[in-house]
Formats: sequence, structure tokens, C-alpha cells
Amino acid sequence: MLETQEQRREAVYLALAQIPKGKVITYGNLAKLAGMPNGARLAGRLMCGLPEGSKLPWHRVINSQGKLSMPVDSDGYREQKRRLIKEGVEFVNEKIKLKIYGYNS
DNA sequence: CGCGGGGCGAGCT
DNA sequence: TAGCTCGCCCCGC
Repeated sequence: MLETQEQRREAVYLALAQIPKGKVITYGNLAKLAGMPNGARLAGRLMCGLPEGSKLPWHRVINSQGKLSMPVDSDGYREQKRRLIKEGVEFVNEKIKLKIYGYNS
């Protein structure tokens, strides 16, 4: 199970697809849900390579520090933050309150 | 086949 | 809280 990268990719996508609107999940947790206890970095890599038109809520994926894992001066950062705020997620000093918005299965 | 680096994470100082 | 180190896994050179 989860032998090929395609299977792992699917697993991560499926896990990501079940994150409800208004919630966020960490890379590590996402990988975990996908059946990869130590695939946090892989999850991050997959986010990088996500297709533009993908309906997946990639913006709900952040790092364990409750922050967006990319340069604050990048467009991607602003885009992700904008989408999250639009879903009702609060930011405090560029950080998200995982305690409240964190997703847990 | 080793090496360095990355949208990570946990632990220590 | 900020920085650093170390472990994991995947990729490109």
C-alpha cells in the first residue's frame, strides 16, 4: 500500500479533500491522515506541484507552527492567506490559531 | 552513489 | 519566543 508515488499522491489528495471549510491542517497531520506518519515534507512537496485548476483546498494546509510555509512577500502567501480569511480563519501576527481552527480526525 | 536542500516536525537550550 | 540540531523522505546534481 502506498508503494508508488501516484498512490501516495492520491492518498494525500483524499485526506486533503476531507478538510472542512474554515479549518486548517498541518503538513504532518495531513501526511498522517494519508497513511504516512513521516511524510510531512512529501506533503509539502505535493502542494508545490498541485495543478492550478485543482479543486483541492491546498490553502488549508499550513505548518505545525500555525503559519503559512512560504515567503511572506510571495504572491502565494497572500493568496493563501486571503482564501483562509475568506473562509473565516483568523490570523494573529501572521499566525493561525490551530487551537481553534486546527482539524483533527 | 554521495551531497545539499526543501512550503516539515519534534526536542533542547 | 527564537535559534539550532537531528531525523525523515524525496529530488536534482
